[in-house]
Amino acid sequence: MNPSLLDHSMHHFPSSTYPEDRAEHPPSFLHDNRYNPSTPPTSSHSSGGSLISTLLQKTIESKQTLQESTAAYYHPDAHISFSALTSPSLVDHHSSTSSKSSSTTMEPLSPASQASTGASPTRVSPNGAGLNQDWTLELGDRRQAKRARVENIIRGMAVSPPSPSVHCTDEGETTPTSDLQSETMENKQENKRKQRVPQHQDLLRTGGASGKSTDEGHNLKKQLQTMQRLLGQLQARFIQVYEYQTESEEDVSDGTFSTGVMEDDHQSTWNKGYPETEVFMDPYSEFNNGGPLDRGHLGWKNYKLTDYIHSNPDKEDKLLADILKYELSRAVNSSEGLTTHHLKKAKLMFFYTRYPSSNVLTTFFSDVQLTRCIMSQLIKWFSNFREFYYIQMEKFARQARVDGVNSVRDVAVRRDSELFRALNMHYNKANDFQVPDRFLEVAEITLQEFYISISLARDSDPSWKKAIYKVISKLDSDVPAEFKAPLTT
DNA sequence: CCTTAGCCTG
DNA sequence: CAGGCTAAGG
Repeated sequence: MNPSLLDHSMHHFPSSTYPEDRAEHPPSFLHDNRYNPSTPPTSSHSSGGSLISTLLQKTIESKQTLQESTAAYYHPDAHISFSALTSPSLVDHHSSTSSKSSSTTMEPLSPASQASTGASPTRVSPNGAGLNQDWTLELGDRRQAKRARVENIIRGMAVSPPSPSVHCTDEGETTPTSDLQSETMENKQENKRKQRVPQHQDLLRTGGASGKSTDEGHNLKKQLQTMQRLLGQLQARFIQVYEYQTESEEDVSDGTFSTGVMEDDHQSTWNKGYPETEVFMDPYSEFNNGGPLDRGHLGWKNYKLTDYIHSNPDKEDKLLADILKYELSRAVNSSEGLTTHHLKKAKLMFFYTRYPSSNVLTTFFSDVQLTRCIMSQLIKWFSNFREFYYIQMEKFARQARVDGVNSVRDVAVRRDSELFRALNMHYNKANDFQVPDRFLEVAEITLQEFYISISLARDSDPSWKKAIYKVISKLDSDVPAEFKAPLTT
């Protein structure tokens, strides 16, 4: 080892073996040592389940209806496979998790928040029940046949998942119904960390029938909710189609009704493959906001849809399949999980904290359902952030030595440093965030620590980084309160 | 027993 | 970045 180097380093940087010493005689650039928030026990989040009973209730109704009309086509227990096959993995999930290019400019973290997207949306129309009755009675054989075909579509989708990238089909935080009939047993105290972190994908294997663990129960319930929504969509569609059929002199005069316009990517997806002039309304919005789906709510857009179906009967199945795909996709992509915006936010938070405690994550990501799965994902994110961070540090530290830097005093990190450029590119790609000076300081300390350790040949020890980690973990800052503002997009 | 950090891999 | 896996800690 290099004695002179050792001298230098020992002068300014106490051995990492005694990281606490750093506080005693801190380098000039070490302003303060924030206390290190010790990791608290994982907080188990639980949200009310008032919605569940409604969901289950309606699901049961829907199923009954379904069974009645499909009895001639399927076994009585067809509904089991119906739900069992509906693994979330069949969802046409955003294949854009990796498409970082799409996500670009980040709003400079507007402190002012408009509407929180956090609250789990209650998508069920309270009028759903009444909705079921009429059309069920009115449906003729053809309707039954079509419904049967739809089931086939669903089956097909289940068998060949369009894009099985659903990761966190997390627990519903509510009723672990092992049976549909056992409805609302308000035991929200289930969250006794009994469930393993869902690695999922094994929903198909569980058969969906005999879920033993509460975990499976939750997953099933989640599926149930999704399917319930899908049923609602299908019902809405059928009403449109068949009512138009039955009463040919539909009053399409009420063309003013138009729910939310579908957004960007959804729009294109939705219209893909169909006449350009066709503008389909979001069935989701319609179902939820439109109250009872009476004729008055069937605007001209729907008329065009039914018209299209009639003129292209052979494509109806495809259309319905697309509807289902769209619904599943949007259901999964809805505010239920972490979004790319959350990721950006997390990265920016990394400029302040490399080792965020659980409650920091809880408070700064309060707009998402902090299930264990989500929490694990967040933790994993920061773990990945750290990994990249330290890899860069080691790389540049070694490079510094190669470059002939022979004193730790010459090891610095400034905004024009290559190292900073790399880090900024990673955590602040849009470069629209002012990286705090403190991060520069921490980065410099980290780089120096690596430089010292490598210079002292400590890297021969397999766990030589541990000491560095310990030092750096004490340098976390408080995350500005602005980050608490829920994401608005 | 469950969670998490870290490492490695794709 | 997510998954899988291991070791470590409550």
